[in-house]
Amino acid sequence: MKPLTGRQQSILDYIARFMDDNDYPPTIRDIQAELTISSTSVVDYNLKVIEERGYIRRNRNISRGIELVQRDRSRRGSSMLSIPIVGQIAAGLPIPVPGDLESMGTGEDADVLEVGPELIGGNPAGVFALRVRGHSMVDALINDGDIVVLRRQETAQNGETVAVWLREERETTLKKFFLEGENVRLQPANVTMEPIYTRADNVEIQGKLVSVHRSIS
Amino acid sequence: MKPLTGRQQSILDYIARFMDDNDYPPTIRDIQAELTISSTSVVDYNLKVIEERGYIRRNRNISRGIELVQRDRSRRGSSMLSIPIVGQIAAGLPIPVPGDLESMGTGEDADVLEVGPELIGGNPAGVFALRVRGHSMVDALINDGDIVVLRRQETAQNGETVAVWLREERETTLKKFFLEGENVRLQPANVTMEPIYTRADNVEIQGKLVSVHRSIS
DNA sequence: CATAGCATCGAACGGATGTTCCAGTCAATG
DNA sequence: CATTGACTGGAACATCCGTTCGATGCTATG
Repeated sequence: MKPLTGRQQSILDYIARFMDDNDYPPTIRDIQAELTISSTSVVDYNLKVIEERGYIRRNRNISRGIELVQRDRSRRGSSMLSIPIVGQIAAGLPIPVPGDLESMGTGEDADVLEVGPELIGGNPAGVFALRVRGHSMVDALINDGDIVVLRRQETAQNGETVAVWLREERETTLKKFFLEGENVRLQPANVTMEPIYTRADNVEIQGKLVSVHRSIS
Repeated sequence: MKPLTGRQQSILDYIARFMDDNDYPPTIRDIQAELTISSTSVVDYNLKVIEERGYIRRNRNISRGIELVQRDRSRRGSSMLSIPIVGQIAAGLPIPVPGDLESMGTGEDADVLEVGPELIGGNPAGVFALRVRGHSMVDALINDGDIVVLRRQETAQNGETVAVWLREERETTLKKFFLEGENVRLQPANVTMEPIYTRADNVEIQGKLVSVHRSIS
């Protein structure tokens, strides 16, 4: 993107400020008044330049027809993910099955975790969050009160960290998954701790761990 | 909030749809054309009603001067925080001092962590993020590659988790802080591990731990 | 100096847009 | 039936606002 002159940068800055305040773009005369430019044609001229440089998009013959292309990306919820916190995860409890994520996901009053997409990395579909109860997952460096984000899936590649339900033990755990013949090795994230070995048909994969979030009260 | 008639609800819906598509509000005549209403005065009349009901705000004599009050809350990046990742934190390294957070904070290319405000809880001023290097903080349930969010402060209340620089040992650590007379007890978050005791003038508080984020590759 | 390109300026034009006034329609009510 | 209130129509009016045009500097460039 080509650089802008000082005046053009001022105009662009003002447009951004104006839209933050007012929810709608400024008119050419708004810009003219703010920057004490003597003529609307000067503003129009510079807006054309800014548009050619790619910073804004203009809708001809439409009042306030200025859109910031820059902002569409970083701005707003468009790049913001609201992940529903559908329940709790604890050692002795099976992972709750989120009914239909779509309908409850963006509900106003529902408990949601808002994060940027860089922490999810990939398609946000099928992703949900659970609040951790108890200290049973400290071996995975996960504390009581943490929020874990999982992607629902029933199989796993070797090395992926997954939430599994152990049928015999009747408990949930969060470990790295390795299929070794008939058996499964479940390795804690904390390298100083020992893995669990069990039969493959004893583990029921609930989802893949996507991210962990801890807010200090 | 009082209910709306069908036509008024249609108008409100269309305004919301229009603003999603265009980044600016519709004109009265846009609404008129979309809903095939025969007169602009009908739209104006209904907009006045909708405004009285509290669903929108209108700016008189301003083109496209319609704002959705509903959206201001849940809307977009307004409630989204971009926290700059200003460096790394490791056992043997002092915490980098962020120069001026404001100027570099929202830079386009700067590495930023985007999270919702519920994970920060409080004023986002003076908050910055660091990427964790090494496994020296597993006792605080923090792994290599995690991102920690800190609020810059040089003092701490007992019980707060803080990032401290130990002058003698020349290393950084992240522990719960307890001032006990002349000495300081630094307690790991992991309850199974032993605390560190040291003189108060050996600890240099760098900031208070606000949150921890881990993204599984 | 002549020329060209860039940025600015002032003014006017014309379409876009909010506002207002008056006349209706329709259902509910007495 | 008359009245009232909520709502819709049609048209005109007054700005608001984007666009265009001619003119003026200003800075290279040759």
